[in-house]
Amino acid sequence: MARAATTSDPFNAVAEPRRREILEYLAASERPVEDIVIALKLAQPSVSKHLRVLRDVGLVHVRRNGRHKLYKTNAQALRPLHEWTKTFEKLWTHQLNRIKERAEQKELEKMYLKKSKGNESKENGEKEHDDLD
Amino acid sequence: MARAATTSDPFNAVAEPRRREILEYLAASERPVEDIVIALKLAQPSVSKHLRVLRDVGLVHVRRNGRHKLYKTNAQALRPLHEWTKTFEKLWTHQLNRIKERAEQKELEKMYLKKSKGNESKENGEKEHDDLD
DNA sequence: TTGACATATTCCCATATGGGTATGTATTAT
DNA sequence: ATAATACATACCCATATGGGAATATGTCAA
Repeated sequence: MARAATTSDPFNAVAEPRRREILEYLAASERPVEDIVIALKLAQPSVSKHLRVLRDVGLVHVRRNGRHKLYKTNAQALRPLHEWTKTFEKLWTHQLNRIKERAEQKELEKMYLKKSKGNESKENGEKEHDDLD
Repeated sequence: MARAATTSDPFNAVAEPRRREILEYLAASERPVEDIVIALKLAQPSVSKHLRVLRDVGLVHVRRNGRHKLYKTNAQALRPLHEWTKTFEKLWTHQLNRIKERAEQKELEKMYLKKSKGNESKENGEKEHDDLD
């Protein structure tokens, strides 16, 4: 297969850096395609294609104004993303706390043990972590 | 070109549904690859490849334990994503307010005007919006 | 109607995947 | 050392893009 269609969900839609830029640009106020082309220095067809994707997932709204089409980001469509990441919020504060604790513990070790040479690299009865293969 | 390498940033990494599931699964506690394979019903090579991507962007940490490798999600790497979506938070509350206001206004119209037949579909001196082509 | 202007689509092409299968590598058990 | 276990990679293949160029579509002006 390959990756799921970009059109299907906001996660895929914002995976593209340019599309994130477009969303940021259109967050302030509605703008015609032309403005995006100029502001982000992209080719017009490119912008149109990105806008198409963003529209399909509801991340932008369009309104016709004469020959122009005014786009603006529909922030609400980003809420699922925000909520999802929020799920991990407490997790990362926990992890930060553990790091803090570990740092404090090391601090204590330094202060009280003053010198322990054979550290044996065992911190929890477990072996090393991260970056191994 | 095509899309930027998935390996480059967390936005791309979480664009994959399976990878999000893996992150969710590994949020609670560290688990060996095998468990992920079983829990998410994916082929082992598939899981390894997804984990590889997640590792490259720092979304998971690994630790070797005997023949197993214990993975766990590193929530901190999700903060950029959370922060980015947060940028739009006020925007969507604004939009919600506007919707609310509009609803209230309609409510008023219903109550006071009681009956206006030729609504002319003009709400703001502007034309229609959304879903046009 | 014809022409200019603003966007959207279509084509073609190079590249990044993701899945499946087979194979390589590390680590423990016998 | 050899086999088994647990992962990681390499390969091959089908598909989803994204960019660039050319073309189609829609709207307003003369």
